[in-house]
Amino acid sequence: MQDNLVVLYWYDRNSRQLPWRTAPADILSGVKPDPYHVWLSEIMLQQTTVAAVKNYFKLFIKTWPTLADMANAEEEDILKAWAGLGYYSRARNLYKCAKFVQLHHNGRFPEEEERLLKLPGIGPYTAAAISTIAFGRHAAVVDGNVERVLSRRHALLTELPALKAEVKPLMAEVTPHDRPGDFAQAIMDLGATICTPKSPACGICPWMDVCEGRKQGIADTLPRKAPKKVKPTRRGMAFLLSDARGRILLRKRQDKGLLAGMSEPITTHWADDAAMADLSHAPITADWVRTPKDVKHTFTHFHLEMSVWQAQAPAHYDEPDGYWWSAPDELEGEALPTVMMKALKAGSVI
DNA sequence: GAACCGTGGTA
DNA sequence: TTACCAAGGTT
Repeated sequence: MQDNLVVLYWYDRNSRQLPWRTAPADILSGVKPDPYHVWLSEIMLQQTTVAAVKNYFKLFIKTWPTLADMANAEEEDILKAWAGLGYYSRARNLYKCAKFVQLHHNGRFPEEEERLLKLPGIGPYTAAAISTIAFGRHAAVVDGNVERVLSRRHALLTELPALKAEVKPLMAEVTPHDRPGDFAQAIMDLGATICTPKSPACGICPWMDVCEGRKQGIADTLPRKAPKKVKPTRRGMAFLLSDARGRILLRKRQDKGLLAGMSEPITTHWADDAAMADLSHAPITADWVRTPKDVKHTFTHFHLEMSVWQAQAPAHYDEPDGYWWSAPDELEGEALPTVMMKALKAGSVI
């Protein structure tokens, strides 16, 4: 039996049931995956675990059953539904992509990798994944799992990210022309469950006999990567201003950069040397009370420590343009990123 | 190529 | 507690 088919048959026996996945038995009997589901799941799964994605995927499918439904939605509702999942540019590109495909592709995703690559939020990995998983086209899908599995399989010593270019042709070569989509998912499942970053279960791997990394005893050291840089710690303050009814004043963040387009209570700029207790930064003069616990949160490239302050607005206070009051039972439905939810929880508002 | 862009689970 | 890591894309 060919090496690659060993992995495909392993997948046939061990495929996980996932809300967006068409089971191998169904693929074999001719069932076609829904490209909308494949696309949505692949966007959500970018740098995000299966466990974190599951419920978001179900909610999105329930709220917007078709691509047309999503294209006709309001961006604000997409951001609200995405809140907590992270990498928020994905949500905005998701919406742009839905509208673009609806308008320029008659509501149907293109099947070819090169055309998918032109769509917002779809890069080399996702284009290949959609083309092969949704449409059965032959494509070399290279994600972090594939890089890890193949770098071990061939004992590749090249460091990431240069390794990716080396893995791509190897993946193209090993991917079968029959069921290429299932093969891609098989390698990714293998990477997620057996060929794991730490302590890989080489003893039960379908590729144990052909793995050069295992033969050389270096499998668990691959793929090689440059050492990570130390994350700086930035600091700031959050101000939970409430009205007489206990509603919290919110606003929308800027259009670009960190947490772009998401909602937040009033916050200061976050900087390395920022103060944690300088009330000259407060939006209004009031009896600000600091919550007992600061918020600690880690983003992709820095740590954040934020003090949280609470006060009630004076009776005559009018909210500035672009700001709005959100009642306690409405806050869960706002487009609030996790770090902002932490601030609200620190103030016992949620 | 490298910086930027979230979050939750895990060891 | 801290650091690593996950089905990457954009600039």
